[in-house]
Amino acid sequence: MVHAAEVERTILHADLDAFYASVEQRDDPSLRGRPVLVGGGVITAASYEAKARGISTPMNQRAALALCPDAVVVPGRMEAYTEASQRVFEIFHDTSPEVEGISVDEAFLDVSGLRRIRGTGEEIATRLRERVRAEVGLPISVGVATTKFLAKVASQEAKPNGLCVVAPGGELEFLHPLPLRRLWGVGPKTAARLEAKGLHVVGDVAALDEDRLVTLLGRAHGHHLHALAHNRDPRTVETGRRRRSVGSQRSFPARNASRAEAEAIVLEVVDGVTRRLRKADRVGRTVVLRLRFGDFTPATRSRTLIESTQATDPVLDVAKELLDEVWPTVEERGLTRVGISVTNLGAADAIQLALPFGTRTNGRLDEALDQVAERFGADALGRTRLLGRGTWSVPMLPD
DNA sequence: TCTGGGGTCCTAGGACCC
DNA sequence: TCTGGGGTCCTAGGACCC
Repeated sequence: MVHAAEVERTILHADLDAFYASVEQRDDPSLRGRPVLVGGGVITAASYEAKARGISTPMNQRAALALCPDAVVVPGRMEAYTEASQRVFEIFHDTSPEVEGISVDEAFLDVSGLRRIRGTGEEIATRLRERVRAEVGLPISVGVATTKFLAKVASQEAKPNGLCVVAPGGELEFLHPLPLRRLWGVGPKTAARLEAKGLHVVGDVAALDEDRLVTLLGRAHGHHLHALAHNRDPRTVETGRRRRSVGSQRSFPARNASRAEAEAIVLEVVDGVTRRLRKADRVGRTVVLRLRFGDFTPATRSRTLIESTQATDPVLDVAKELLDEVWPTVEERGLTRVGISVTNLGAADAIQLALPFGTRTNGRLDEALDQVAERFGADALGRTRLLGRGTWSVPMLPD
């Protein structure tokens, strides 16, 4: 018997280069070869010509133009990017049945089972890049390796517009000389902590005792990085991933937004978010108010509803309550950003009823079930399942 | 680096249940 | 009435990713 872990996999990580800026250069030939900045006020994407001049994102437009005065600034065209993304993903799905989208411009493809009909990982990746170039007109980099993590590292190495294949057996030789930041999950904070201990490349982390790493970074993070540094990554390419939250936020140009401005934004984003929930046929149970104070420190306030919803009004009511509650703090500290997100998502075709937190089942289970019967009718009791403690789920009968 | 807007996952304490 | 271990859910914050 062969265990899954023993089967060698071939994973592709495909990543469009400077996606938004490349779409602009594709659609306007006068932009090709020139530094292009997408955005306004704040730059959200930059072409490779601009990145070579030291521009990163997000960056203030004024600062970016100071670095690169001959750059062309263009406003974003989301519809064009969405359309390009869809066409690229069609090619992904045409390449392998196992595609896991990470964002608009990035995906993992498992091509392990395709060797006999479509060739090696390298051959498949080469054809994929040619097709994206020919059919959508965009440059794309692809990494090929035996794990998701390493495929992603390889695609970063391949950029811009390249292919990087890590041969089985050569993984650690490839990985260990790379800087720490290439480890997926090492950002500025973690890198600073590790560098303070004299660690600079992935090999330094690999040489470290796992327990030391756990002490340094916490349980999950420590184990995770130790495994990645040894190229141990059992994660598979998951085709059926569902979004776990839907949200929207806005920043205020001025450092101190008024209550009226905050409420106007809350109204607008609640409308947009619930509209997206309805369109996706999903319901959510927890409303999170996201804020950033005047000193740019972020904060959240959240409340979990009794019943999941996708309707505007219940979400808006809770958002306003949360805004009320946090407002005294805002008056002290100022406000530079506000938004909401809805989490605890479920499918809209099941009714989920959560009993108020703290409801004791001891002696009150009957009461809880009475609530279910009252809301959904006596026949609903037969369809009631206990999910977590205090949460009953009543699937609707098909009509 | 005077800092967008969309997300993900983890941690930790309090409250509560069995 | 007291004690206790194992576990879930809620809330808030933090780090990270594109």
